[in-house]
Amino acid sequence: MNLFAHFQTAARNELSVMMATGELPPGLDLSRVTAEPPRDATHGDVTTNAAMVVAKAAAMAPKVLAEILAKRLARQPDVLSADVAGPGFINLRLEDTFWPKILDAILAKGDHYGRSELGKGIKSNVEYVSANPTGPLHVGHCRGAVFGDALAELLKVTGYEVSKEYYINDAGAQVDTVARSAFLRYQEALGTDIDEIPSGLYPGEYLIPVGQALAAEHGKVLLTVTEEQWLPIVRNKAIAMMMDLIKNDLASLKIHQDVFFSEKSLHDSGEVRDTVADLREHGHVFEGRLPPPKGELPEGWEDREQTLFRATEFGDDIDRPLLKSDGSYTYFASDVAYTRNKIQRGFKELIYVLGADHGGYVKRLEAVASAIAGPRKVDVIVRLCQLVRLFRNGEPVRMSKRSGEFVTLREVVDEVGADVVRFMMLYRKNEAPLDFDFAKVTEQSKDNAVFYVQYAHARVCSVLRNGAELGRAPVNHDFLLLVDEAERLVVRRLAEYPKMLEGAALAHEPHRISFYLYELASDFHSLWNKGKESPQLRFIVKDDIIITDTRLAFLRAIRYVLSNGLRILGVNPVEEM
RNA sequence: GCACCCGUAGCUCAGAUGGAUAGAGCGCUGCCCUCCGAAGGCAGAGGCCAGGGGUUCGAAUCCCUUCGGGUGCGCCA
Repeated sequence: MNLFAHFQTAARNELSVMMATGELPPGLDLSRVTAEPPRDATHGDVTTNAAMVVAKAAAMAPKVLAEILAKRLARQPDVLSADVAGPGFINLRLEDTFWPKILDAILAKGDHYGRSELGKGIKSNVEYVSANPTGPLHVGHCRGAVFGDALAELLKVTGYEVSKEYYINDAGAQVDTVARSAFLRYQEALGTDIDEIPSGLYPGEYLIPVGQALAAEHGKVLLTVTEEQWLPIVRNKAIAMMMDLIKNDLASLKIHQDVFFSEKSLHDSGEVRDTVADLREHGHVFEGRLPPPKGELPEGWEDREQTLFRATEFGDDIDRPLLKSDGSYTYFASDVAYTRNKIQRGFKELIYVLGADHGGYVKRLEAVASAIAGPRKVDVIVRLCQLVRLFRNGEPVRMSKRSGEFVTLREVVDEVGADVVRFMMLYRKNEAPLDFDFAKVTEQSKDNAVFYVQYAHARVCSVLRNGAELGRAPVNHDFLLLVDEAERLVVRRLAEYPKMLEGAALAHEPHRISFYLYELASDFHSLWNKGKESPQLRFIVKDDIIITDTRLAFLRAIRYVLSNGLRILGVNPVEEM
């Protein structure tokens, strides 16, 4: 039960009735009417802006309308009182008998508490990571990987039908370079002294096993054929092994995507060709010249006519080339084909999780989707993740990509654990830069948000264990006994959970879950410590069976919310620290 | 030159799609364990929401503009 959704509907219904009876003019826009938790708990339990947002169109003073509406809302079930405050807020105070219903609902729904049908089964495609298959993932990939994964999970629990996808760039020049690099490792495996890896090729040792595998499979045969002949063989092997490497890296972060989509397959199937033909048919393609970029001219710029997608017609800054000067398709062309493929598979929402350095892509992705989708409506949602700055005891960790000395994703996960990495990557808004300090994230103190939330969960579990040892079980309970303000604060927080999830899903901001969990943990720790001063507030109260059982049931509800939230983030809730 | 992102307490950051007196953590000051896990909690100090205009009942939030920081800008992927 989402009480805010409930009272939002109630307020809208009352306004509709008033329109029907002529108390209000007909046809008022009620879409901006909301019901929310009040900023200040002393204001009540639920607050609505209903009177303020329709007052103008109704030609009434907000406070006057608020008074009338408040009287009507006060008659709603579970409402104790409805007061007008400030410029026209209506603050609802709920009956004491209402809160037990929330807790009962949480216990009844358990692992499913918070789920909703918000997405109405809309098919949503979430593409993330999509790193080139040229080597293992490094820390830079971490954030987008975790963000995309958590976002996908969030959308799932809020009623979207989600496909998690990875686009493999296995068609361009880069994978040929990987193949040539692997070929050297192949020669090396056969005993040739390869000396240093020439610049321009990948020096990484992760290609050594590829060379060995090729040697084992093909012996010396590949040495006797032309590059034209060995390249595809070596390339296929290298890509397959790099993808295995990458999938293992992702698995270490508990990421398992549904679809790994090959760019090459789009060429092989003719979809790239067909896509360009489609665009041409709809008049979105033309032969023309691009103006040179302002500022510094790129190396080797030559003004020439080329085949362009009319992206500017769809809001992009510049038209985009589909063919290279040698007549082959650009990366962009296969990207368009992939978009078309997604739309043909029925996705209504295309979500892209990209690094912040890809900010320039947003407009073209939107342009492509609207050109391909035509009258069908497809939403393009791009989320950019800012970079992660690594620190070790406050000192920045230096990385140089040129020398191949980058910190891999695997190293980070192995050192601090997947749960810590996942939580920390989500403890910032995606477009804000993030500092990741190896020392801090493993610290066992409240400075460390992961720990703080986990600690709350562990404490809950601890009391539940103690209760069980005493032979108590949260079966017979009377939630009306939970009257202390600290308890009510926690209950209210639990009640906010479904609304928070919906808001996070609509805004595509999984970090809201982390912050919510931190707040819930804080409310809980606070309640816990209150039990130190007032023994009657402890969860287990000797000689009072009913209050003990009630609080154990309460703890169970808290535990569900903590663990449900953590699970969406992909963090395992721990029972003991 | 153009486009996008960011600018909130000394520091690191939230701010639920425009709501009431802008919130946390760190740091600082002072408190709380015979007792369910003190690996915690309570209280205090700390703000021109970068600056300036605008929109309206109401702006950190939306629009314009200036300043400051980041990213990107044909035939690479």
